[in-house]
Amino acid sequence: MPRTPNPALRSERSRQAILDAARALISELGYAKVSIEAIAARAGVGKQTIYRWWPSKGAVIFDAFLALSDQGDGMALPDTGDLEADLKTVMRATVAEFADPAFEAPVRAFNLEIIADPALTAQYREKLAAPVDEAKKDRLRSAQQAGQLPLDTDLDLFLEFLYAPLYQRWLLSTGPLTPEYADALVDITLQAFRP
Amino acid sequence: MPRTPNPALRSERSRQAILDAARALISELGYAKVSIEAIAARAGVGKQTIYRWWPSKGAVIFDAFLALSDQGDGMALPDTGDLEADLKTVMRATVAEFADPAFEAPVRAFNLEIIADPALTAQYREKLAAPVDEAKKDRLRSAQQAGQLPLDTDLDLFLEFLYAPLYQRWLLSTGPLTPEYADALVDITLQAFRP
Amino acid sequence: MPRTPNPALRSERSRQAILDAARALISELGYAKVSIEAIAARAGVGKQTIYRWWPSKGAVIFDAFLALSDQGDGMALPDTGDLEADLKTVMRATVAEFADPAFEAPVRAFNLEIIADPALTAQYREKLAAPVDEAKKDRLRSAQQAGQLPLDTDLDLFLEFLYAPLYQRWLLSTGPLTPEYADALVDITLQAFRP
Amino acid sequence: MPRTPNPALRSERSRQAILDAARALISELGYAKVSIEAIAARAGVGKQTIYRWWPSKGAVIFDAFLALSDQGDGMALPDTGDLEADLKTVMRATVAEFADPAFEAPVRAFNLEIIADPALTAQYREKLAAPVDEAKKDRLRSAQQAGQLPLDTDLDLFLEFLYAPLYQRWLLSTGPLTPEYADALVDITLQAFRP
DNA sequence: CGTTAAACGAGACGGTACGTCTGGTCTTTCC
DNA sequence: GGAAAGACCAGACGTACCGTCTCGTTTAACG
Repeated sequence: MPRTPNPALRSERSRQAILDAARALISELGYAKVSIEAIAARAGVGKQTIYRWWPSKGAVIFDAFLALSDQGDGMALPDTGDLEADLKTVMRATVAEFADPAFEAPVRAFNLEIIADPALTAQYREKLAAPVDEAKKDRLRSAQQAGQLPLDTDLDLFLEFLYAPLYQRWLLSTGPLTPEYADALVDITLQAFRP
Repeated sequence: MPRTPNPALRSERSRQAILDAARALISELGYAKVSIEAIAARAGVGKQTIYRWWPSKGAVIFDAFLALSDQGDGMALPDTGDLEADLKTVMRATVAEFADPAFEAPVRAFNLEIIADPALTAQYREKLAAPVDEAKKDRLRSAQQAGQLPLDTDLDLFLEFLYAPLYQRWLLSTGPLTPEYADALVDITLQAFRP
Repeated sequence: MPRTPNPALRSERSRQAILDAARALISELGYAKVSIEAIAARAGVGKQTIYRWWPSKGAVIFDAFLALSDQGDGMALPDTGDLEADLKTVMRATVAEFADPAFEAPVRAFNLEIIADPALTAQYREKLAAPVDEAKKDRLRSAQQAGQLPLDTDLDLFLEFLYAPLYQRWLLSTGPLTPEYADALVDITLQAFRP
Repeated sequence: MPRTPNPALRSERSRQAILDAARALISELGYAKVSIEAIAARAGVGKQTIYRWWPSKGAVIFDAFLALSDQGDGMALPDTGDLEADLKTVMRATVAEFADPAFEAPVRAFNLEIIADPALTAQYREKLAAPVDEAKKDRLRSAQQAGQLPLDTDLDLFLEFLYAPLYQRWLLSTGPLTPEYADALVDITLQAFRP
């Protein structure tokens, strides 16, 4: 009988050590070369402690990054009243983040995980993407109220056009990630959804 | 000394058998479960024959798909004189292709390969994406001549807006892939680049 | 770090299965054709379990035979008071054993192992040959007490003369292994060490 | 069809190069580490040229040593009229040869080959051992004529007793190989076959 | 506060696949 | 057509991890 473990007795110290070790190893070695064996050794933890609480390597890595992002709960976008300016501020920051080499290895690992495993894809949408997207849509709704965006705009589609080109360019290295590019994304998207 | 092999003596029969086996196994098992060992066995080939000519499993899989796409050299887009109609034709076909479940496993494997390995990313851009993009840009230039697209349009950016939302939606399963979606992509992109 | 395994956690079941499989394969295939891979498969054991506890194929085979011989601890020679008769009894038995075809393959394998690897040669002398020789010398000392062998006889040399011709004849197939040959070895050796 | 090669067209230059390379590699690496691959490379010869003319690695090594020994045809033993003295001369030389470290690796390789392969055992007896033994027996027959050895002595058995202890001691490193040992072998053997 | 149940660290286990190496065969190119 | 060169199929090598399974040893809730 594969007894289900009792979460109340779970060791927080071990959980933290495992997630820390996972993050450290991803940064050092890249995704493909990280093994559960190595995570356990680095965390000073038995392998079974990992298998007890996570179903796969992907899930561990996913949680390691999820935990990182959790800290920022109040993720509301700036709202100065000027949609274009606010979006450019956000997109310039986002582009800069993607252009950071230190960001590269771990976030690429995270994305590979999500793309490869449908279960994680769903978890990603629900736990990470959805709240963030909701915050973005709040800002867009505010703009709709202010008459800066048509009321019938499909906000999901709007966000897809705003972010997908950047995501694809980063994933496939098909072009430079510059502030000008960030501005262009905003300009073109706003033009696309103009009445 | 790790002697470099002599391509003149390479066995074409073995090369084909390996690429065929790789394609078959990817379709049957998915990318993660395919091993070089299995490819060699299926192809009736010694493992060394694979290691002699390819540096990694990713490279084999990449070549297997590259060879498939090579067949279509004359990949010009339709040109009826009506850009919007032609783009909708093409995008509806593309969307349908991505929505095909049989397309899913192998193409996802191929994309993971490309995203995970920078060397393959570069190879992908040069050998696969570039020619295809050039064909698309030819159609767009024709539209510029016809006055259906501004002459100063950044064609790479245009294609990014046209395709990236679809690519992201497919990769992360963030929405349905329907003919209406294909039409919307064309409509919005054309609107985005209107003068 | 090449961690040293903890013998306390060693699986006796696996150890036995490996030694049994080694013996069986040697008998069936002969030494040269036995691989660690085959031993592991036959024993239903992971290869690493062999590599964890033995440094080489030779060491496994050596242990397999060592374990066989261990069972006879009380290996005292017969002592009827008549040295010649007792030696002929023993040598006839030994010659018969060497003449047995079932004995051939495994024991030849074992001897090749010992002859080829100085480390195993030493282990053989200490763990197998020495105790057996000591038992033989006990019988000879008893004969010395009984006045059937000079007190200053070099017992090691005596045993060398008694056994080496048989060993060489078996190794190189230079003559028949018959009871008469056994008797002749005893007669000639006793004559050689007569005062 | 496995066409049999025509010996008349055989390249003597290649044959010599192969045997030389085999000898050199045995001396340098020991028997176990020598591969046909290495012999071919060292000899500047295609592997097929070896496989065309020899059935196995053992056969090549055997031939390599056979060719060495062939040169000494007139291998008569000294005959001063004093059997004991002549035998001690010969045995001291033989013991010294076996004690020579440079002799060790190649001759051990040669012996392993012979012991492991029955076909080579037979070839060894016929082509190498038999002529040498015949020369030794000629000396013993001369001693029989001179009344130094009984006329009914089994000469093969005599040689077995004289040489087997030395051979076994060398193979299994069970004792020192000294001139005193050589003398003892002669003394004891002569005593053994005294009337 | 002692008992007890479960999580823990450690690590051996049966396995799979790795990437390398060698054996013996087959093919190509040259002489 | 023999021989050098070397690619080929085959499969063993020894290593790295997989996910499972004991081991004792904490650790924390319960009695």
